[in-house]
Amino acid sequence: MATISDVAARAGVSTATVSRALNGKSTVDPQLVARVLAAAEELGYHPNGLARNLRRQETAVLALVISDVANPFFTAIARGVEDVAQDAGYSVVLCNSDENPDKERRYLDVALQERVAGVIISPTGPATSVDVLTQRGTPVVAVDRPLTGRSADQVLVDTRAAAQEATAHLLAGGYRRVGCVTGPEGVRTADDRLAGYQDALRAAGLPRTGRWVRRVEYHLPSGARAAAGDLLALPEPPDALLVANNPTAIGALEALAERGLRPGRDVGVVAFDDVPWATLMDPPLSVVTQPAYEIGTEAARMLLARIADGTRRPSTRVLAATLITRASSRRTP
Amino acid sequence: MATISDVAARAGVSTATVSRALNGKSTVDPQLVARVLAAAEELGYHPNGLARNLRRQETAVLALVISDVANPFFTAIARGVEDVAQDAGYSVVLCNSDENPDKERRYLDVALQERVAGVIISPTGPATSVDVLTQRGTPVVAVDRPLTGRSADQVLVDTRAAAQEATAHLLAGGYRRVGCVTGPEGVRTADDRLAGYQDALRAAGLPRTGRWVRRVEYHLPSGARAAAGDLLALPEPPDALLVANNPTAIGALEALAERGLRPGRDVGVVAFDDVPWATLMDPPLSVVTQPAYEIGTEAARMLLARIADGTRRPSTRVLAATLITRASSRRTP
DNA sequence: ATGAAAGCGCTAACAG
DNA sequence: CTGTTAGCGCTTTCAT
Repeated sequence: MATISDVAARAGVSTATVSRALNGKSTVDPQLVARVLAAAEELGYHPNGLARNLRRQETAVLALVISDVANPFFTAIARGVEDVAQDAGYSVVLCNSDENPDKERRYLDVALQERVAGVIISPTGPATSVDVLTQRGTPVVAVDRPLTGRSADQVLVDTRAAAQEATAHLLAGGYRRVGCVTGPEGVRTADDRLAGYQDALRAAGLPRTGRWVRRVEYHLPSGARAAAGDLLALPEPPDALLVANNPTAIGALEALAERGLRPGRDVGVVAFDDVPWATLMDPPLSVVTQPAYEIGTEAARMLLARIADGTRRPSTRVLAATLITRASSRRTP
Repeated sequence: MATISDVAARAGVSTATVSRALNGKSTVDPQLVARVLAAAEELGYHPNGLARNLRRQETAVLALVISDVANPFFTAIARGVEDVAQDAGYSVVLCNSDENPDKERRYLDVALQERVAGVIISPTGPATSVDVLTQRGTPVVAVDRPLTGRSADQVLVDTRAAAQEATAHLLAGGYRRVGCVTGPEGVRTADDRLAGYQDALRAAGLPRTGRWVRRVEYHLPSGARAAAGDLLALPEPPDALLVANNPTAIGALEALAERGLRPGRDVGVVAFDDVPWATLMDPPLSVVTQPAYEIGTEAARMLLARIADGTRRPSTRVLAATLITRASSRRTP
């Protein structure tokens, strides 16, 4: 592979001049610039990013570590991050931690070793290993889930309020035994959505028994399917369900279908995260929609700001979620 | 940030010894190893991957360039790639070209500059810029879509046959005016699925008029929605639709819903790519399912093999797709 | 405006 | 078994 000295030799100049010409730095004789450009072209020269970054002690790549590539919520965030990063001349590499702290740790190590300029992460849990980054001074911003106990840049969503609203909506629709399928303990969104659910029960003067509450893995429908089935097999089963994210909603809906139960008419359902196919279901699915794309753009902007100025105070941005009611949460379809 | 010489100084040895101790290379006195490890630990030392890679002239990261992160088919491939890569000690970074040749080109440039060990790509089209990679000797394997005119490693799916089978199935079910919504010209899967559709028409002795054929963008439902609406507004509209991928299927189904048309009963529908929610729709969606995860694992294995041995002959692996019939392609729901 | 030379942090000969 | 030394390819003073 052609190196900078090959180009220099061919253009009959020094490597310093090639470097300057190629980077548009300082003033170089236009004639030389032309010669350098020609030589580079002829040789099919591609600068070695490793060497450049090593020398410059910086990289123009951001790492985005998300907990589930298959979840549309996270891919929407990814597109937001990407759009902002691209405009600022950064590339973003996506890493899929799969809700697995070990994988997360591995990717953060890689990010550190490759000296990325910054990372945006949805921490798998409180046992996250982001500290290796912050200790070394790599800028980090958390999305979706906070970095508990650390002061850090974050972009979150007020999903507790949204969960309360959704639950209240079910209650208002005449459902009396509202259940909740949420994510693992320690995952903040799972805990918050459960808390919001309980807030609504309390506000309605209902007992906050945990009878109709189940915790499952966030990233696969199968657990939620089993849990929902479990709930529905109870002597006194719930007549409505608040489900905490999209993959688990699929599982819960499968459980209903298995038993010939119709969302809305038989069991009210509201799930977190809107998806294009929510309206294609039978009946259309009521959802709490989060501004995923904006989470991404906002997080990227925050990260770039911190990269530019490491001394700025950590800030937390909390966005709102919106309840969209469709037939799955109405008794009369 | 602590460097290898800091560690060396602290352990009272040379940098070479530190390097050897940390990499488990050659034989180092166990006592020294212990001292080095301790020093590294105390300093919170993380090797600089840039320097290491620059020196070694190799990187343990693979790039996966997919054309649409929001499409479950591609994320399933990603998980396949990741699982195999991880086992072999490689990390994989995901790049989203968004069906956009410019973005694709930018990411391939980055991959080249960062000297990744290899790349797996679903080319946006025939005008792909993968040649910059192959010219420089970076191993590449194509997935989903072939690298036309080049001999390269590839993992493809025989979707033409599958499209024919799906169309024949619709015809056999009594649908007479089968239409087709496919992707852009030049995208091989789009062309192949259209060809398979036409194969079936011909086999049935039907005229292969293009009247009921529409080409749309692959990655957004909106175009397909408009196109399907267009088709359905024809004086003699199609009574069935073969839709070439998942995002476009969403659009097509939206168009039907808009018009109060019921899949199956009013318009037969078969779409490419199975998704967890296909069975939750009303009625359940008939699909052609592709072995996406296996595409990923197979591609990763091929790439690793080529990285290990650059001289091996390019090979093409073609996997089969399977038709799964559900109610959306049956007249009587 | 251009070139010579140093050095980013690491690994791999080569000696000893 | 360990240390010395020479770069990997690039950018950036410092001279000229």
